Amino acid sequence: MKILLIEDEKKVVQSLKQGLNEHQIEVDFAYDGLSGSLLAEQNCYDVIVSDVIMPGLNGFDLLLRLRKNQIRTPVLMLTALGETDHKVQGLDAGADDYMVKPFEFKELLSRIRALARRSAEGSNVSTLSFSGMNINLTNRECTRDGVRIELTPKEFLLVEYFLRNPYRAISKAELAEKVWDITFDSNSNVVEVYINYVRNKIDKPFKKKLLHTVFGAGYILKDE
Amino acid sequence: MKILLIEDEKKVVQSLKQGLNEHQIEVDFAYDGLSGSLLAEQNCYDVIVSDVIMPGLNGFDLLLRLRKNQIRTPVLMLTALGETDHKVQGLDAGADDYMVKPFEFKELLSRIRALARRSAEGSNVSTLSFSGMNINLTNRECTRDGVRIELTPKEFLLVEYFLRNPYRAISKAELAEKVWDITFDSNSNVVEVYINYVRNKIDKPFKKKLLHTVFGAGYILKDE
DNA sequence: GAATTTCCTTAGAACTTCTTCAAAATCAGG
DNA sequence: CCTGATTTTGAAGAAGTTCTAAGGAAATTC
Repeated sequence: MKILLIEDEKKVVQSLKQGLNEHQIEVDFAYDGLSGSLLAEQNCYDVIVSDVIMPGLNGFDLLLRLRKNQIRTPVLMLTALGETDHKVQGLDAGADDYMVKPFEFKELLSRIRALARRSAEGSNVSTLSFSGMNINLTNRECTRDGVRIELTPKEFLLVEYFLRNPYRAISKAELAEKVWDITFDSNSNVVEVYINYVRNKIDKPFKKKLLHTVFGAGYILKDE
Repeated sequence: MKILLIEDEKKVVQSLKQGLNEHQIEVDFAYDGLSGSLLAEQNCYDVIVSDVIMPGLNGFDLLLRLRKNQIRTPVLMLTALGETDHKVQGLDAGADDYMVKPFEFKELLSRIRALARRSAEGSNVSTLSFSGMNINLTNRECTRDGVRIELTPKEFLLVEYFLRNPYRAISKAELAEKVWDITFDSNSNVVEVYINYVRNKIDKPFKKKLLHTVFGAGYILKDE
C-alpha cells in the first residue's frame, strides 16, 4: 500500500512516515498543497492524507482541484483542534474522512486502512456501521435497520464518535472535548441533552438499545 | 503471550503445547468446544486456535458463541484436508485465519504471532485478571468465571486496586488514600463498608474466596 | 475468660449523577 | 431582518451511589 502525505510540519511528516513504514505502508510526501496535488496527479496512491492549513493551496482547494481532475483517491483530512467547523466543510468538499489533531497514531493507521479497503472494494462511500445502524460520511445520512433517521449536525458528530469507539465507555469530558471542542465545565449539560436527543431518534423507536449509560463513567455504544 | 488451543486429539495438543512453550507461548487447552468456550469467556487470551471438527460444540458454533458474548479474541481455525468449504464458512463466521491440516509447525507459529500482533495494535482494550476474575477498563465490565458482575464506580476502583496489587496485604490507610483520595481518619469506616459490598458481589456467590482479611494489617487478594 | 480492639453488617440519610422538559439564545437562509 | 432550525441553558425530579452511624461478631490481649 502506498499513500501520499501532505503536511507542512517537517517533523510531523518524518515521524508519521517512519511509523507508517514500520507497518508496511509506503509514504510519499509533500510540504505544501501545490506539490502535493502534482504528485497526486502523476501517481496512483491508495490514500491521500492532507493537512487543512498549509502554505499556498490549502486542504480544501487541493481537494477541489483533485476532484476536478477526476482523481478520486480517498482523502483523509487533518484539522487542528479548535477548527471543528472544518470537519463539516471538509466532508462537504468531498473528503472521505477527517481527524482532529492531536490524534493517536494507531487511529490514523486504522483509518488509512479502512479507506484503502473501502476503495479497493469498489465502493467509494465512507460509512460507519454498528449492529444494524449505519452512517454515511459522504452524504451524512443515517439509518437503522433500513429506516432513515434525520440527524442535526451536532447529533451526527456525536453518533459518529460513538460509532468510531464502540464497546468503550466514553466520558462526558471526552465527548465535550472531541465532539464540541470545548473543555468540559461541569455546569453545562449539553452532552446529556444531546445524548437524550440521539436516544430519542436512534434507540426509542427500536427494541434493542445501543446507547447505554455507564453510571459515573459516561456512555457506551454496545448491543446485547 | 498466552493462547487457547481447542482440539480433541490429545497427542496433537501435547506436541503443539510443547512446541509453543519452547517459543515462550503459554498454552491453555480444551478437548472440546464447550470447555473451550468456557475457558475463553473466563480468561483473556491473545489468540485462540481451534479445530473445526470436535465432539459437541464444533468450531463454527464456538466462534459464533464467542462473538455473541463480545469476545473478540482472534481465532485461527484448523480444518482437515478435503474440507476446503470450511475455509469459507469459517471466515464467514468471523474467524481471523485458518490453516489446513497437516501443516508445518513453523507456519502455525508465525500465524499465531501475526494474529496477536494485529489485534494488539488494533484494539486498545486493557483488562486486568486474577484467578478467573476479569475487569475491562475500556468498557468497565467485570466478570468472574464468565458471570457478569455490576459494580458501582467506587467498587470498581477498589477492585481495580486489588487486581493491580495481588498477593499483597493492603492497609485501610492505603486504600483510603489510593482509592478515596483522602487521608485516612480512623473514625470513618468507608473502606470496611466497601470491602463488604465488593465481597458480596465477587466472593459470596462463588466457592473460592479471593478477598481475605489480614487482621491488623488490611486486606489481601489471593486464591488458595 | 473478661476486657479491648478490630472487623463485619445493615439501614437509611445525604449526596451525586442522570434524565427530561421547556424556554432562551444562536445561527443560517431567504 | 425575519423565520425556522439548531444549539445551549436552567431547573426540577428520578435514579443511583456514597457515606455515616450503630450494633453485633470475631480476634487478640491481659
